[in-house]
Amino acid sequence: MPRGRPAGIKDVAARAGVSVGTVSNVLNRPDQVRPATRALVEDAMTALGFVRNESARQLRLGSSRIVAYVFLDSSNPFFTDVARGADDALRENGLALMMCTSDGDTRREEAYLSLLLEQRVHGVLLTSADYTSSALQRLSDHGVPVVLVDRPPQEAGGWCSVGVDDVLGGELAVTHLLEQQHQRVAFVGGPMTIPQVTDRWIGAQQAAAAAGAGLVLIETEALTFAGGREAAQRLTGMPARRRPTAAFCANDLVALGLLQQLTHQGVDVPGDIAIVGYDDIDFAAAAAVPLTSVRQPRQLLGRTAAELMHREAQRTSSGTAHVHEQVQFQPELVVRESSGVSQSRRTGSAARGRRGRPRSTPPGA
Amino acid sequence: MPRGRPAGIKDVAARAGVSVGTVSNVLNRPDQVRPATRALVEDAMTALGFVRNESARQLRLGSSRIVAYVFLDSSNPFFTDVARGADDALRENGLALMMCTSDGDTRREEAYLSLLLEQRVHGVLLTSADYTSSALQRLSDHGVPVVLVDRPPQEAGGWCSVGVDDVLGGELAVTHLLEQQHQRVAFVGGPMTIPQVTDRWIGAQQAAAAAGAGLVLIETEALTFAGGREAAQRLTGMPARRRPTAAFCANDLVALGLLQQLTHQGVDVPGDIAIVGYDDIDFAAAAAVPLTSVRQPRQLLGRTAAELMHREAQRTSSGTAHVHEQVQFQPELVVRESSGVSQSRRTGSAARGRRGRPRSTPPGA
DNA sequence: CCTCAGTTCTGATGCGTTTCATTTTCTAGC
DNA sequence: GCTAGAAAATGAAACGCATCAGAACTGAGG
Repeated sequence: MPRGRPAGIKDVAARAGVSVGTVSNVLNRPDQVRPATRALVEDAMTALGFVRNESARQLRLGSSRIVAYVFLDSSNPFFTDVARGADDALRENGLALMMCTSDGDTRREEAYLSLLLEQRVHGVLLTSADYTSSALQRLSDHGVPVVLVDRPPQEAGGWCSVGVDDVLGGELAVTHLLEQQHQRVAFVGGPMTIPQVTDRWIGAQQAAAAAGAGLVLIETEALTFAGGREAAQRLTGMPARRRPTAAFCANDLVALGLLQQLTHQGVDVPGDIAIVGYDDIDFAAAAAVPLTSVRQPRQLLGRTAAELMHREAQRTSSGTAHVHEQVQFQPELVVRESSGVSQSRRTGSAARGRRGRPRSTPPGA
Repeated sequence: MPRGRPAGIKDVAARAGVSVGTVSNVLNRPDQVRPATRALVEDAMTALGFVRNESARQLRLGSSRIVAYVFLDSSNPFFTDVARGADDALRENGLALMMCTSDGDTRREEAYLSLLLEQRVHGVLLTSADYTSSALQRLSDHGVPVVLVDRPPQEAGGWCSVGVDDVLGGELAVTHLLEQQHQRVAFVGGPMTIPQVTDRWIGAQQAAAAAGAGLVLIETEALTFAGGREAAQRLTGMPARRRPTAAFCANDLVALGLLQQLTHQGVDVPGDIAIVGYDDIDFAAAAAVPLTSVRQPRQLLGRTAAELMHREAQRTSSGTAHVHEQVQFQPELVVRESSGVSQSRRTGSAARGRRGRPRSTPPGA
């Protein structure tokens, strides 16, 4: 139990009868100090309840051992799954992950990024709605490695990124619905300022165009439960003969909200309206009607992001030039009841797209 | 764009032609510096791309502006809701929240607590499975304010805590089921080492005993989806006449898993088995069969925890003795279809328990 | 007993900031 | 123009640690 002022390295040194340098060595290079001395120092440390002061260490070293994952929505399990993957990978490198949620609020996100910069964080993983933020640019300028998560490569200008081919994901979903003989399909999601949403929308359009089918856009205010519920109101409000018989949702949360509200209003899923979601979060399989969904390799996404970040950090510290890397994974369609496939419970993977097969695209290639 | 070594306060001072003290004042007490000078300094700061170094600041000041919330399971929306409440409250006090997930792994949790101590974090909010950890004790010893979240007061020895009366919650749930004429009720949850689980179990037992009804314990390995599914297997494996007709789950995640698997096996909910969950997470209302659940004031829990922490931090820094405070909220039963109440969709609150009504219990009272 | 090549320790220096007792500058009243 | 008093600016001293050139040991070979 420490008395008075918390014990520092100096106090430990005094008590163990060695110099501060030796104590520091015990802490950071234990093999370079004679076992007897080491024991002495360690005894002193426990006796004094010594705890290394990271602020001081960081000040001296210039950077911390903390990596932050800043993401959009803490109520979406997708992100927490990504975080878990990242955490596992970071742990292997002696780093720790802290999660920061902007909850869709751009100002909150900027505040976090500024804070993290002031903290001289080891690196930042970021899923944002707005990648043009000045705070983001400042991070890079100050040499903090940033990896964009769940970002399509084309727009990931000066950063490393990991992502999933969302255009393909959109195609898979809508193609699947069209194969079930649906003529009028709705795309439910928004706001369109979110790049993921637009990509999925583009994919959906491509699939619809290829089949000469109609595609209606039902834009939601956010990729949430509430957004899905509200979309349901609009769907059921449409005249019966123009009403879509299938909906592809930009997100499982939206899909679940939609599903709930439709069911609540007596609309049968998949009988009256078929639904496909996106992300394949755990809740998707457990929904009222198990949800067909486009699966992303969530944990792998996080793990890969962490690895890219780590690599960049090492390059930076060793002075070697760093070439930003973009990794893209392929999505996979998981078919369940909500899309109305008649043959009993079939869970198949899509024709295209192989799970976990990264396609690395160095810039300029 | 900063050149060479990142600019420090000293560089800014030089460029603005003032002393470092003045720059520091611009940063921390802008009103004490003449507007003209301030502008000069601010121009220099932007020109140099100056970013305050928090490590140095912390070193000098002794503590950071970051509060950590360490919790058990990032896939459980309950915790992220608590986090949001805490975040809101902290933001009002100029503090920032970082989330750390132990994912049920005690060693991971200890690692986080140690890290946070080394970081000299401003405070820690903690939901753990094991409050006897030495790392936890060390935090207190070093004067880091700790608030136990979702902890019943009786066991919260030397710490502030916020919690919900889980015994009452258990009673509410089982009483409700017994009122629906169920004779054999199962309690599904575990492991029993988690205090929340045991409390809910105790409440369930009390309610059952009072009504002279039977109560079966079906212990799960974790409070997860998977745990619930596995419990379903065991339930359906029981001989029909001994099989419970109702299940009270320690957790909505377990309840949803149970519900999914039962439905999957053709067991009707609530017809064959009625279900009540705990937490009332958003997904509960959206389940296949909307879930009756015991609601906790999630965000309020987080907000209150943050406030207790903040109060303790202020006491500590002003040297005033701090009296640990325990706040307990009352749970509320939200009735939906899964518990088989016949009269159409009724969402009522329990007879006992008032939402958001804290009962403060100073120690020794 | 001496040398030489390890091996182990030492301790002064600086990281970027805040603080605060002083010094300098400004303001107002005469 | 002078002065007292207030306001603004100064700069040296910590904060606790890692570093690293070199001092002090160690032991083997002579």
